[in-house]
Amino acid sequence: MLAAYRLLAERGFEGLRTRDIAGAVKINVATLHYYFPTKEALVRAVVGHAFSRFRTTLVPSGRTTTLLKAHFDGLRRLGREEPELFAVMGELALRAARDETMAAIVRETDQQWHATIRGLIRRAQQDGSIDRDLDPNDAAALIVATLKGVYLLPVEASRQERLGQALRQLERWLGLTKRA
Amino acid sequence: MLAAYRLLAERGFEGLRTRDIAGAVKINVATLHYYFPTKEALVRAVVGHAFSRFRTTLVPSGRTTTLLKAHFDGLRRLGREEPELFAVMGELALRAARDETMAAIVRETDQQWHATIRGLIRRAQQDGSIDRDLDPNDAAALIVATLKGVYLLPVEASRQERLGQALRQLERWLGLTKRA
Amino acid sequence: MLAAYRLLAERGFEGLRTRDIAGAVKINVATLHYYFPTKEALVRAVVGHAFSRFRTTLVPSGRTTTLLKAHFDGLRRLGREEPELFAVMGELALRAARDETMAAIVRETDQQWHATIRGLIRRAQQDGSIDRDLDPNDAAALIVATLKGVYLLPVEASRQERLGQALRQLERWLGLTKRA
Amino acid sequence: MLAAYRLLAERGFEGLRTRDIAGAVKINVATLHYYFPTKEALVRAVVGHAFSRFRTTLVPSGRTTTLLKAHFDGLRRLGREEPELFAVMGELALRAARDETMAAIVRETDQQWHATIRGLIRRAQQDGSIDRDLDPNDAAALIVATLKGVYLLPVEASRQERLGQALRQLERWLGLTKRA
DNA sequence: TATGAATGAGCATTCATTCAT
DNA sequence: GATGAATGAATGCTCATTCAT
Repeated sequence: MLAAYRLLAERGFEGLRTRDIAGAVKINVATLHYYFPTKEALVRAVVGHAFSRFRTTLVPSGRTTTLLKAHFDGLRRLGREEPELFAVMGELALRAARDETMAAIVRETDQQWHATIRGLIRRAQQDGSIDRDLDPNDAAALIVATLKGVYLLPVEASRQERLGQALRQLERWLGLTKRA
Repeated sequence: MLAAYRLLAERGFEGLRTRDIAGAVKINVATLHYYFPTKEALVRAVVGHAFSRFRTTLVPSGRTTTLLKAHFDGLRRLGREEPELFAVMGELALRAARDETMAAIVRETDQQWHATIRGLIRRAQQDGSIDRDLDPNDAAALIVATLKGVYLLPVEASRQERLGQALRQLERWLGLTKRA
Repeated sequence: MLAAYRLLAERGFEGLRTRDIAGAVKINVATLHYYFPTKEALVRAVVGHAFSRFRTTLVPSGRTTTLLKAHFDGLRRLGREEPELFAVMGELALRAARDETMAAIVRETDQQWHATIRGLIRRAQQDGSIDRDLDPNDAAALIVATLKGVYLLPVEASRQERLGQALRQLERWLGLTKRA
Repeated sequence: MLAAYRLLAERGFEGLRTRDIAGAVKINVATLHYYFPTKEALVRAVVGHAFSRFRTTLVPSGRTTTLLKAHFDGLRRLGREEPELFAVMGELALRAARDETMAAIVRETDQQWHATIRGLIRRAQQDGSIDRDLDPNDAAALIVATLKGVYLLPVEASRQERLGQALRQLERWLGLTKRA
């Protein structure tokens, strides 16, 4: 039940109730347990969905040197269209601190994200659109950290504004904007 | 009871039990309620402690142009010596999405953090240690986002490594390292 | 659960425990809460039962001039066969002093009782079995007060005796006995 | 602490808290327990006070044939000036059903009340102000029941009105009013 | 497959009582 | 005498899970 996904985004692990999940799709709690023997199993499914959903956005789907920028744009759009995804990801990232299973998944996704961005930077360096002196590893680490800070820990009101500022500066430093 | 603080760091809001908190300091639950009439009151006290503890680290305590670097170093040390603080801050940041009271506090701290860093950047620009073309606002937004991503959403194992990479790159771009 | 009804009669509001109620019918407390979301809801149901049970006895079921006497006899029987009903009614009457909702219900039942008796007196006056000089309103007020004093505030041991005396005198004054 | 008396009248046994009692006289709960080792002991003291207060009003303080009427008037005044007394008496009368100690006290007071009224009737019969055919025992039982119904189980709003009606009818039947 | 009903374990909170000072 | 602090035993209520149908 991916309604659990929505409720997890809305209320967090604290506040996630099987009865509410069942109620959201108008089935009995017992029926929910028929498909997911335990709450944890349901959460596992939700986690799987969230991460696969997230990883999908990581694959560089554009085609030229602006691939890195395209990645940022993709995230921006995702933040607009699927805000629950980030809410869930934040929830999972935090839980990773207490749950080794979760930690493993988060770690893996993190590395994948890092690798993706590092690859994009390298390609950009090859075709000259990004300074060759930049260490792809370090830059990727910074970018991932920034994106996590920006998307996974929203500060509501100022969110859009700060988000814009942060990404703008990032693109500027990377030389992805005309101004650079 | 600031043992609640430790337990919040360790288990999150999900999993924070008054009985455990009382047990941690070997007092009766009723005694806990003698000091904090309700769990929420206790949490409020914990939140107050966490934020005041955090804000303390924001004040630029150094004296010259390396102030910004000093800030980073301060956080690094804090992350080493008081990891619970960041765990709690992450928990609170996430809860802010669902709790307006919390959101207000988080927002305020966020702005204070932003203002502090912006100020540090401006001073550094005045004495020439940072490029005058840099927009202090945008750069501060990026820095705060990065720090949040790095400290509030740890990725355990790779934490130290990634953290190092991200901060190194940040300092490099800001021209805070010899190499720049 | 109308076992709550029995326990309310037995122990009063003070001493009415959900666990005991559940235990009385050998179900889990959670099961009790499955049917009655809150203790208050359960009490409401009990109150409803008690009052409907009580009102049933108010309707004049006989047919001639001895209707009023029939009413007294009915109460006498009820006091013998369903003593809990009066215990509960007493409890509710007392609670009415502190609970406006309860007060409204008690007030209404009271008025209904008064009206019933007043009607019976009037009919008896029409067919001449009761003195026409008697004010139906005042007499009804006295009768209701007496019945409440007799049935709702029992004095255990002497109960039957005193009850008998009081009712006998009432009937005598009303001219419902041969002797009159 | 006779503040317990007031609180018992106000909130009933259900809702009577030692902390509130102590708070009402601005002393510590522990201090309350210094004087009354247990809540029950305190209640006993309250009961003693209430009954002695009540019995005081039973003694015929007038002097001639209108003694019985004087008794009614006394109660009327008491109901106006000390409504808590009746609230407490009601509470105690109800508790008597569950507490043998209380039952004994209530029973005794009841008998004393009955005896007082019976005596008043007899005297009135001797000086001819009340019909000699009236059975003093039965009449006393009726009167006590009525007074209990009227004073111990108030029906708020209509209280004064119904109370007046009931007492008026009682006096009329007894021949205590001119009209008779 | 689906569900109404049931339950054990637990949770925050309350309350009379105790105790050291 | 008086009190702040402490506590055991409840108390109403919740929740994931189970079970008979």
